[in-house]
Formats: sequence, C-alpha cells, structure tokens
Amino acid sequence: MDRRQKKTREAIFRAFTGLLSKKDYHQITVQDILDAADVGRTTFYAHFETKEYLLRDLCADLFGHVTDTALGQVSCACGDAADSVFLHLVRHLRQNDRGVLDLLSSENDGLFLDYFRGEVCRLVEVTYGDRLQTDLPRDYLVQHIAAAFVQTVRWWLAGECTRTPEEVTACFLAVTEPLLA
Amino acid sequence: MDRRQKKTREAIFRAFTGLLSKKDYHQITVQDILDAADVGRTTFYAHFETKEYLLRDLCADLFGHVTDTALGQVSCACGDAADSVFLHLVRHLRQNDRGVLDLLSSENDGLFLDYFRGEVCRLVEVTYGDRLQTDLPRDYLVQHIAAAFVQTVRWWLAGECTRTPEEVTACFLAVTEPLLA
DNA sequence: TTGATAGCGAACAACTTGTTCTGTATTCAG
DNA sequence: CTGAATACAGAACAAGTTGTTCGCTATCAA
Repeated sequence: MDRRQKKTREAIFRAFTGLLSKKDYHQITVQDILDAADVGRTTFYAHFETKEYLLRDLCADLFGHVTDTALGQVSCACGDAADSVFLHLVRHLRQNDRGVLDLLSSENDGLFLDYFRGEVCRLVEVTYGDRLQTDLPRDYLVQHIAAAFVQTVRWWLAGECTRTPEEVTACFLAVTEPLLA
Repeated sequence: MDRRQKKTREAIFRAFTGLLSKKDYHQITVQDILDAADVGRTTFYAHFETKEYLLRDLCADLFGHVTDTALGQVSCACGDAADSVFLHLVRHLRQNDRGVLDLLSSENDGLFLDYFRGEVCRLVEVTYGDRLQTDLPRDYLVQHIAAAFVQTVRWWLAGECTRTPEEVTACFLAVTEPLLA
C-alpha cells in the first residue's frame, strides 16, 4: 500500500480515537476529525465513505486485535485455559493497549460494547469448548457468559479500576463456574 | 395541564415511538416527527428542547411504567417472589405493552437497553433483598443479575420469541439461582 | 525521470437544526 | 358568555453539517 495512504489512514484513526475518548461520537464532526488529523476533506472521503464506516473499520481493527491477542495467549498458556485467558484479557485491557480502555469507559461505551461482546462470544466459544453444562441451550450459555464478562469489565471500569485483575477475574469466574459441566 | 398540551405531547410520543420501531434513531429527523405527529415546528420545540430530550422523556415514561407494573405485581403476589416477578415481566413484555418490545428489538436496542438495565437493577434490588450470597460484592451481584436478565430477553428476542415465557424465565433462574445464599 | 496517484483547498448544493415572527384558534377563569 | 392568556401553525431565517466537484501540487514507484 502506498506510504501516503497508510500514513493518512493512521492519522485519521489516531485522531478519531483521541476525539472519541473525550467527546460523544455523535457530536464529533467530520471537520473535527479533519482538523485533528490534519487532513483534507477530499482525502477523508477518499478513505472512508462516511463517518460511520470509519467507526466500523476502527472497531474491526481494535477489537479484532484484542481477541487475537487473547487467543494467542490461550494457545501458549499450557495450564488452566479459561482462568488464564480472561485474566490475561483483563491485564491486557488495563494496559490500555491502543486506547481500547478509553473507548470502553467513555460516554461512547454503548457504541463499542456490542463489538466487544461479539469478540468475547468468540472467545467463550473457543475457550469453553464442550465444558458447558447441557441442561440449558448452548447458545444461551455462551451469550450469557460473554455478557457476564462484559458486565464484569464495566463494573470494574465504573469502580475506576481500583480492583486488581485477579480480583476482577475471580468475580467473573465465581458467577460462571456453576455453569460448567 | 392544558388539554392541548397533553394531546400534542402524546401525539409526538406516539409518532416518535412509531418511527423508532422502524428507523434508526439517528436517521430520524425532527421534520419526520413533525410530519408523523402532524405538529408545527414551533410546537415541538416548545415541548422538547431537542430530539434527545424527547428520547429521555420517552424512556423515563416507558421504562418507569414497566418497572412500576412489575413491582406492583410483586407486592400482590403472595408466593414465590423472584420467580414470579420476572415471569410476569416477560409475559408483560410479550404483550408489547406501549410498544416497549418494538423498541427493544429494533436497530435502536442499544439506546434502550441501558434504560432497561437500570430499571431491572432496581427490580433486582427490591426482589432479592438480602437473599444474595455474600462472598462477592453486593453491587457486583446485583448488576450481574440485572445484566443476565437483560441478556436473556435479548436472546429471547433474537429467537423471535418462539420460546414461552416460562422457558425463558427458567433459563434466567437457572443461571442466577447459584448466586443466592 | 516520468507517469500515476494521493493529497490539498476552496467552493458548492442540499439538508438539518433551532429561533423568531405574525396571526389564528383554543382553553379556562370569572 | 366573555375576554385574557396561551398553545399552535406556518413561514422565513441564520448557522452549521454533509458529501461532492474542481483544478492544482506533491509524492511515490518503476
């Protein structure tokens, strides 16, 4: 890809992420992004059809990365799969890699939580495999566990991350453990 | 309150709710609402500062009503408190009273799920009282249970409400029962 | 070096928002 | 029943936003 394209694309992503952590998505104007990224109007629309497409691409990039990292960790973690994946994910979040945490704790959380939940669903599928109890519908359980994790992270964020990743993960595991076979 | 005011206010609410069940909130224009409600521009802004205020008021109205009804049912239900409250709530939702269900299953669900979750939190507080287990932080448990209920409803809606209220409630109770003392 | 292309900046039409004005119709109190 | 208060309609308005188009320049890759 042309060096110029890559640079502008990343400048726009960076500017957009920065704005999102401070302002509400719907109050961010294309002009704001242009100013922050120092990019021409024409250029922006050459890269993204609309502001919404930009958001979509950003989410795909960000949350795809989160899951990939988490899945990478599960494959190299020799021991207790489930316990460690989620613990690592929380630790990873705490480092606020690529500003994901800023987005999840901004006024825009609603925008991102769905993407996040989607990725966590995939993670639950892979991590728990066939260790789920069978009295309840499998898809129900997967969604429930994913939602529980997302909710746990929200609770952690609402408390300003004062708890340690270990405590947080312990809470999550405590409420989901009874659902395993 | 002036008879005219009440009529206009309700016409706007009705028009807005109707539009919300079909279109995305952010694509609904004030003009759309004016046309649907058959109301003048000046009148609209005399009642609501902005479109967002309209949304807020509508949510307060709708979800407040949902909770009040549910709480009313718990007080008159002589027997098994928790079981019946949530079962009644699901039944109540299924009747789509005041179009709440349309909103929760529209593309706008994200907008409303937070209001809904807030009300369910109150409901959980009242319903479970001091019957929650004490190993985990109380606020964490309350939020977890509320989120679990909301998630259950979403799952039910995603499956196009083919399951019965009894089945749905059973799922919810199954995943939350281990959290009681 | 050179042809291709990414970017700039300004200008543009179309649309949306929220306000202001004037005149009419309805309501409610006395 | 009457009259003052007020809710409403309709039109016009400025300001801001969106997405497009144009001509021109700077940069890249072969």
